This record gives sequence, C-alpha cells and structure tokens, in this order.
Amino acid sequence: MEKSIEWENRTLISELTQGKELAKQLSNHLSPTSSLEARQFLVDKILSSYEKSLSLLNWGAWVADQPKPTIGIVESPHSFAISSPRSEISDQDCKEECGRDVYKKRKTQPRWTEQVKVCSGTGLEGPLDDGYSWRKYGQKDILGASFPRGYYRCTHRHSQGCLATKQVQRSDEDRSIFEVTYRGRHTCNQASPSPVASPSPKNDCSKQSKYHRKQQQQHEDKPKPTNETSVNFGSDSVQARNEDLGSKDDIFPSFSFPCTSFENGNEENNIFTESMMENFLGSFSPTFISPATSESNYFSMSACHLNSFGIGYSVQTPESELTTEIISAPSSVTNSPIGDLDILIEKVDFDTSFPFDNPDFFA
DNA sequence: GATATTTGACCCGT
DNA sequence: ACGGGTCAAATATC
Repeated sequence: MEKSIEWENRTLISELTQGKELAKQLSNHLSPTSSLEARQFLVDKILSSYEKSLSLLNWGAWVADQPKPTIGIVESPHSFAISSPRSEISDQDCKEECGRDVYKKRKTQPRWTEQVKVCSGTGLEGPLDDGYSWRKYGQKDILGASFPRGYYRCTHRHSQGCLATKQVQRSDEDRSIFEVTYRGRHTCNQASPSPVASPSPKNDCSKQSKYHRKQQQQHEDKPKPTNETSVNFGSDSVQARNEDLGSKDDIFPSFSFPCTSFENGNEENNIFTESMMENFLGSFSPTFISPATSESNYFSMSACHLNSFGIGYSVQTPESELTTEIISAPSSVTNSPIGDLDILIEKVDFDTSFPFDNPDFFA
C-alpha cells in the first residue's frame, strides 16, 4: 500500500509537471499566429492534467475507504485495496461468500468507460489493446442493444488476484465504436513489457481521430460477436468517462485533439513537442510499459504515433485505474502510413524520471 | 496439455 | 420477474 501511495505521489508530481510544461507550451502559443486549435488543445490538456491530479488525490481517498485486502490470499500477492472474495475461505463457503462479494464488488469498484472507434473495413479490426491482457469470460445479449456485450477479466486474475474487468460493447449507432467499460484496478504486474512497436495503422484511418468527452449514452447494438475489441484506428474518437469514481466530480475527463490539424503539418499545430511526449508517456505508463499478452499486446508506440496524429487516447494513468487507456493498433497491421512517426517516437526520451522499468513502481 | 473462447445456467439487484 | 454479470463445462486453438 505504501508503494501505492508512493506511486500516487509520483504520478501526481508527473501530472503537475506536465501541467506546468503544457502551460509553457500554451504561453508559446499566445501569439496571434498560433492556431486556436492548438491553444484550445493545450488548455484542454492542462485542464486534463489538473483533473488527473485531482483524481489521483481522489483515488487515494477512494482507496482509503475500501476494505482492507484480505491477507493470505494465495494467488493475490498484489492484492490491492479491493478485497479478494476467494481468499481464506473454503470452496464451499466461497460459493456463498464469494458470490456476495462479487456483487458487492460491482458497486464498490471504480468504473469508467471509454469509447473506442475503429476504422471499419480496413481490416484493422482485431483485439482492442489497452495494454493489459484480458480473458473473455462471458458474453451476453443486452436488452435494447443490437450487439452482445463481451465480458473480460484480467488474465492474471488467478495468478495474481487481479480483479480488473472490462466490458466491451459495440455501438449500434456507430458500428465502428466500441464502448469499453473498465472496472477495478489492475493489481497485477503485467509481465511482458513489450512496448512495442507495433506497426502503425493504415493510413485512411489514422487521420481523423480526436478526443472528446464522451456523453453517457445508451447503445443499441446488434449481435456480431467477432472483433468486439477491435482497435481503433479509425477515426474519430476514443473517449473515456468515469462513472462511479466520477460520479461526484467527474474526475476523468478526456480531452480533445484537433486531430485533423496534425495532418497538414502546420507548424503552429505541431504542439506535440518532445517534452510533451515525455509527459504523455510518463502519464500513460503502465499501459505503455507493460503491455500484455496474446489478446492485447499491442500497446505501444503505435498508439503514441497515432496520438500524435490525433488519434484519441485519454491521459489518465492506467495504473491508477482511474484512467484511460491508450488505444493502439493491432500489431498485425503494417504499412503504416505514419511510419515516420517512429522517428518521432524515437525522439522521445524514455529516460524520464518515470520509472517505467521499475516493477515496484506499479506494485 | 495448456490456455483461451463459447455458451447455457445460475445468482443478484432492481 | 427480468436483466445484467459471472460461473463453469464444453469446445477450440495453439
């Protein structure tokens, strides 16, 4: 738990530092020649940074309110604040006790949603990668929804007692949009950090993404089981919202990127400076650092690339769970239209103070 | 054989 | 009673 606090402090500092950096950026964009979009973006970013900071503080408060983790959990070395229902009880009792806890958990665990838009018909549909490995444990047709909702839990649920889960549902209104609802904080140490370099997305899709706050809405989906977790390279958006945690204060807002503006390469819009990228990466962290497994391993650089071009992502630190995740391209995708971005990424100095490589940092 | 997915059944909250 | 979420056996894939 101490580590958790330490992590929060560090992340907090990182956020504030980012805010400071962004403010500097903004000051450089105060000239009349600077685009409104760029300025607006920076403002949004700064606000986002502050909100994240506040959310972190809030998260700490939330954690404090949670029941202490059960001790002696065989498989939960990293048990977080959320108690493990399967611990310290016999299988028999477990059926009774665990079951109840599971439902208690539904109410107590943090929950937030993202909307991930994929570029349809580009062959990019594949597992939606958010940097964690998920295992599907159920699918259900939802009333009023045209598409079934998929239920996923962290692959490390049993090995590490990670209770994070997510639900993925395709939007009926816009088939290219997947609404991903996350629940619970990842307490696992995603072992395979393969930050990789996944190839970038196809061109046509990489252009128009942008972020914007997502409005709570009902989706009517139609059953079409496959590729629920398609990635979003597509176009417009990746949005995130916090539901439970944000119920009081909307602490997980996402922000918007004037994506299209990045295409033309206008200097004035080129606000993704190296320092900024550093901050971004620093904030993203876990997702970035410990991408995952077969199901979703492509975090990554490609996501950054995309982001640079306007593809959405939210800037909440995944590790805090309050966050958002980075939507990345399927590693299978090649022919990156923005391949040169690799260069951009390379420019990023990963030697920031952010301890990406320190497992303890996220413990 | 190990791991992941599918899918019907079950449980809980409303 | 109904709908959503989870379990777990069967099945598929690696």
